[in-house]
Amino acid sequence: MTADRIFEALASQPRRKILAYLSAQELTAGDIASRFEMSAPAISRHLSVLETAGLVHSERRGQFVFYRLNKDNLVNTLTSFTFEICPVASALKRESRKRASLKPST
Amino acid sequence: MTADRIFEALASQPRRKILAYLSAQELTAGDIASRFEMSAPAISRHLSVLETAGLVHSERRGQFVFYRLNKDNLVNTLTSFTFEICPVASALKRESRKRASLKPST
DNA sequence: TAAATAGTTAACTATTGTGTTAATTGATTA
DNA sequence: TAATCAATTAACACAATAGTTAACTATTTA
Repeated sequence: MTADRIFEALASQPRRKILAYLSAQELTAGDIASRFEMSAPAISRHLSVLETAGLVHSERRGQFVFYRLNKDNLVNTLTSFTFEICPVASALKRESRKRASLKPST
Repeated sequence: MTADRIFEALASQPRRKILAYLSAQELTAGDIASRFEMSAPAISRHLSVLETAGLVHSERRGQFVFYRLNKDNLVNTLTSFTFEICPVASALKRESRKRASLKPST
């Protein structure tokens, strides 16, 4: 199950902070590392945890490796978990779907 | 920071499963333990992690301890994190607020 | 091609998390 | 009040995290 890896990835403050940084713009591994007290290798491993979880994507451009956020994966996992846990929200969602099917694009 | 404890609590499959069980109804510690392969003490500790994070509430009634979900805390944390990470959603939220202030109850 | 820069991987250490069984606390009942 | 049932706490073992420094790979540039 991939939700497993995602929640695991989110269980670390530095990793959540990395995601927040990446929410604004793509950044190189070095850019990210410079925002923390930690060593570069430590950041590199955090990035690899995030990438394995499918939360970020990396791309090498010349000397640099750019990281960017994979919003869909994160948002989907968190909202679907929220709905699973919170039947009220789930009921609202069903209600919303029903309305949509009765009266398209409103 | 309490989001810390919440994400930490969510980083465990058994604990997420417990939350899912509790989303349907309140349960005693024993009810919950019986749904897992694990020993009762192990479940008891998972429950205490969830309670410390503010995700569940426990109440002793006679011989039993009943657990129930604290939905607000969970939903608030997850959605606010989602908005933090996903500026698009955040922009939508702002937009939505603006509309609401211009044209109440629509 | 040698040196420098960016980043990751390797090897290691310390700490934390998660499970076990045994002992303990609290409440009920024979 | 002794026995039983529900649940937690204690003590321990083992695996996994998360950090460190050192070594390595890839790319650029003098």
